[in-house]
Formats: sequence, structure tokens, C-alpha cells
Amino acid sequence: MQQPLAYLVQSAERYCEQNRQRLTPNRRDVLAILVDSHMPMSAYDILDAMRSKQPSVKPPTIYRALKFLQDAKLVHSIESTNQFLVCSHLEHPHQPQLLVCQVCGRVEEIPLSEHMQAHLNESAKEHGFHLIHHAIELHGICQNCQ
Amino acid sequence: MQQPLAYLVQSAERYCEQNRQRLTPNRRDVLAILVDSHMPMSAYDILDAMRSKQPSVKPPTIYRALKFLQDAKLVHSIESTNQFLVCSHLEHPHQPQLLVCQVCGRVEEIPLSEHMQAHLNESAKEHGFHLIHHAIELHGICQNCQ
DNA sequence: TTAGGTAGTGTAATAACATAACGGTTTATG
DNA sequence: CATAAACCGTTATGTTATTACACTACCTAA
Repeated sequence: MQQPLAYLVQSAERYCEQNRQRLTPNRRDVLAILVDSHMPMSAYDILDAMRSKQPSVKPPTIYRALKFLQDAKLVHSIESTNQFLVCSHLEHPHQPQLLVCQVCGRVEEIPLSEHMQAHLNESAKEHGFHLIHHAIELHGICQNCQ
Repeated sequence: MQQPLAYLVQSAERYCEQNRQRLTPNRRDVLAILVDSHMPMSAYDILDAMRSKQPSVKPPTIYRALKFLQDAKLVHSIESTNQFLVCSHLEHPHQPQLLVCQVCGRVEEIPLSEHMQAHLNESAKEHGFHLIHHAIELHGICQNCQ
């Protein structure tokens, strides 16, 4: 379910090559922290984790790294909980659909079906709306917590 | 597109009767402010508007009223922008789908098609997920802004 | 090789969003 | 009128996110 760090790093490096950017220590550390946690984390959760090794880190450092990781499609943001999550479907381009458990706080990412994607595009088109990206977040109770 | 206040108030009163609650001045004022704005507003936007007539109002008052209005299905929250919006489809029960314009900031609410609804339920079911509610927010550029 | 541009960083300050906790008031109902 | 539930005001604080500015690191082309 969870991508290994090495694979994510590889993907990050590819992104960097294509965009004149660099996978710096800050960015790598934030990614590693998110991978290690196996849970969605808030920016301040990440900040706390960073501080255990580098006490002077401040919020903008985290938000900048998260921005990079989101642009590189390695991390998704969860709008309804203000958290961040490592992408679990790097293998193909996708828009995420998130299943957010209200009990344990875990979030499962599932790829949005092509059918759904088509429907969303269709409904946007009907309203003359130029669609750029979307957030689809389902809240409920996961299998484990039932 | 926008519901008239009278209709919303009527609907609020029906909700109150059924739930031993009251449409108090605070709640009515917050609703009226949202209706008047014709735009999504943040809680603090609403707070500022309230203060022009009642300078001592504080954040909890707004958040409480918003909670009531959301429970009564008169107002939707927009997770990705931390804003609130008067519901524009009171006529039938629905889960909202929101089209958020990145240029003008306006948000159009469209009813989620039954087809989409069915698909979402299906995908939740496949993953053993007990679905309670969802947020579907499409970001892009609206017709006016293109 | 060095000048200049872009990417990236550190830091302080603050903005923006949201809730906890408390004690008191209002309202409906028996 | 006694009671319980809903509602409110207020203080304080917690949480999330950004602005702004000065600086450093790195790449590339003259």
C-alpha cells in the first residue's frame, strides 16, 4: 500500500531533472518523515518531527517542502483535515480519491475510476467550467474500525 | 441561482420545529449576511459583517451559527478554501458538488448526479468503507472568467 | 572565470482559521 | 415555579498558513 522511500526519491529526482529543481535535504527529510509515519500528518506534525533532529526549523520550511512534493505529485493534501499524505499510486497518472476514516484518522487513497473522471469532466463542461484539479474526499468509517 | 432569504428562513423554521431548536437572531443574521454577499465567505468575513451592527461579536458566535446552518442543510462548507456558502438546491436532498473558480473566487453548487452518487457509494463499498458524507470540490476557471 | 539569473534557505513576524471551557440566560414543558 | 435543554457571551488559546526580507547555493553563458 505504501510506496517505499527509494521509489519516491527516484520519482522526485526524475521530476527535478525535468523542472530544473533539486531534491534538497529539507525536501528529502519531509518526504521521509511522511513515509515513516504511515499516517496523514499536519504540517505542524511534520515540523515537530523535523525539530527532533534540527530544532530551529520553522513553518515556512515545511510548507515549502510540501509545495514541492505536491508539485512533484508525491504528496497529496487532504483539504478537509488540513493534512498531507504520501501518494500511494505513483505508477500511473491519476487524480486521487480519498477515504478518510473518522475513527482512526487513517486515509486510504484510491485511484479515481476513469468513469468517474469522465463524469466529472462532463459536469464541469456542462457548466462551462474549465477544470484544473479536484478534491474528492469521502468521510466515514474504514473497514478496520467498524 | 441564489435562494431568497425568505425561503431559507422558512426552511430553517421547519428544521427547528423538527429538532427542538430555534432560529435565533444570531443565526438569522449570519444567514442573511451570507445570502446578501452572493459570494462564499470565510467565518471571519462574516464576523466583520456582523460587527458593523454589533461590534462585540466574537468568533464562537459565528462558528456556532454556521454549525447550526450546516446541520439544517442551509449552508455548505468549502473545505478547500475554508469558506461557507448558502445552499442553492434546497428543493431536494442532495450532496453538493462545488465548482470553485480560482480567478473570481465564486463557487457554483451543482447537485451531484445520481449516477455519480451511485459510483461513489460503490467505490466506498468495494473498500469496505462505511460512507458518511463527502466533499467534492472542483477547482478551475468559471465561464465568466475565461 | 566570473557575472548574472534562478532556485533554495533562514528567520521573524503575523495573518488567518478554529475551538475549549466557563458561567450565565432564555425558553419550553411538566 | 422547577427543571432540563438550548443558547449565549467572553476569555483565552490552539492550530494552520503566509508574507516579507535578506541571504546562500548552483548553473550557465559570455
